Amino acid sequence: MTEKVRPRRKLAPRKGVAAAAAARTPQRQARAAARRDAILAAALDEFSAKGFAAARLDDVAKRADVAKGTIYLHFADKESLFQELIRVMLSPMIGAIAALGAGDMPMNVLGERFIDLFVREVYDTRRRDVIRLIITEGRRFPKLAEFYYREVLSRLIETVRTLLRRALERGELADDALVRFPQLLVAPGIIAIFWSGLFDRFEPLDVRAMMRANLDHLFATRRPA
Amino acid sequence: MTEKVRPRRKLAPRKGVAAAAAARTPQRQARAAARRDAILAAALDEFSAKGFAAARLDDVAKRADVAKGTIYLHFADKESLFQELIRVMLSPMIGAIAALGAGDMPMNVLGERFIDLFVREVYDTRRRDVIRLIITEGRRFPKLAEFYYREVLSRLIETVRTLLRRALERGELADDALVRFPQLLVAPGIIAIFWSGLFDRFEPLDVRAMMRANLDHLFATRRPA
DNA sequence: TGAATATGACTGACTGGTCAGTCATATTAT
DNA sequence: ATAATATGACTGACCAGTCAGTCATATTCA
Repeated sequence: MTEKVRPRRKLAPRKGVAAAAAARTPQRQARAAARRDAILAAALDEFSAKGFAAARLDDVAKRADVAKGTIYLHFADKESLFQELIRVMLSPMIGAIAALGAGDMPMNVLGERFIDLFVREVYDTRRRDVIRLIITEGRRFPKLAEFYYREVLSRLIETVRTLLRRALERGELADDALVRFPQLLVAPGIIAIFWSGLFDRFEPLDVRAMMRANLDHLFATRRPA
Repeated sequence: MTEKVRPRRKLAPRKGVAAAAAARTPQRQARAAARRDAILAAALDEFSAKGFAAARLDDVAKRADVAKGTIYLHFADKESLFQELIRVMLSPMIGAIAALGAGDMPMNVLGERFIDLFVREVYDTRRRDVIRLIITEGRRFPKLAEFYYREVLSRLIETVRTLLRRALERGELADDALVRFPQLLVAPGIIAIFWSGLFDRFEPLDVRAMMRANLDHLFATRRPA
């Protein structure tokens, strides 16, 4: 009987998510939305700095300049806040991914575009912290991992695969390695995200340069000696 | 309040001979060491499963079949236990890295060796969890990150760089990209470690195959089209 | 030899601080 | 006025860390 202790919660506090259902006034609506955003921004700061478990909602509230109770007007609990944060930060990317599949440029140009997109839209952005959070906390939030895989990763991978298959047929690729492992394209980017948080003080790393070096080799048209 | 008299230790009994040498009998010593190991093993399980902050020392004790107080006979506090765990798991690698620089085989062979070493000594091992822990918790334990960088990473990087420079001079490499970014060699391995914990249930990933595909391209001798 | 004594590894109930989540009260927009 | 919002003091579960006490083993001495 190594059972976990029963959680508290005597009644389902069905608020959180749908605080907008009632308020129709522009005034209130705007104010509420602003607060929600402030809370999300503060949450990102706190979760990024301390990790999910060690982050304190009192600190989130303080940072958002809001009372702790207010958080519970917008989010059901700490976990919902965390998951919502990830969702909100990533949803803009979902649409952007589709747009990526449209172009029809040669590989070397597309590669450059890809690096630029990654650095500008992720690495130099708060989304870098979001990616970090998904990877570091994802194991304990299977729902979150699934959401990320379904809504972002799988789509991104499928899009990239399509582009790569086209390139392969055009003879711009030496083999199907990248079609089988599109992960190789972003791998250096992900590594750089973690490196920057851990070892930059000892040995800084130039993401762009590393990603470019990687791409140059991945797109080489000759097999190894 | 019942006044319990403490009859312990009335007078120094001066045993003579080796009183100061302490009663570190082989018997007791062995037993204590076994306990320590059990605690470390349990700690690895718990920290891996829940992360540092959410892991409970009561659970570590239960899993190690030891009372909670016993943990504190071997480690100063939760953080020390964590850091010691990492140290103990990684120290065997410190020596192994030096041995790696000895060989003088051609790149393609060395590459295969590298993959094999990584998969056998890290990926298929509890060390995979240790690497994961360092990367996920490292930010909050700067001391740990520094230890890992100084004792493991920097040495590994330097060793690999030496081998790569040699290969470059031998004309086995197209450019100095790998010398500048040796991280590119392990990047797929690290990615696989995280992928396996997050997305394997949706789309499994063959580490060996991915690392090999990566190496094939990194060691290509011709520049891109 | 073995009874008496000493040792320190081990135990687990307990303490004190922490923090997620609640709710009675106060504030604000309509 | 009054419904919608916001507040922050409060509750109680939780857990790292403590320490008085136990017991198996080692040592001493008759």
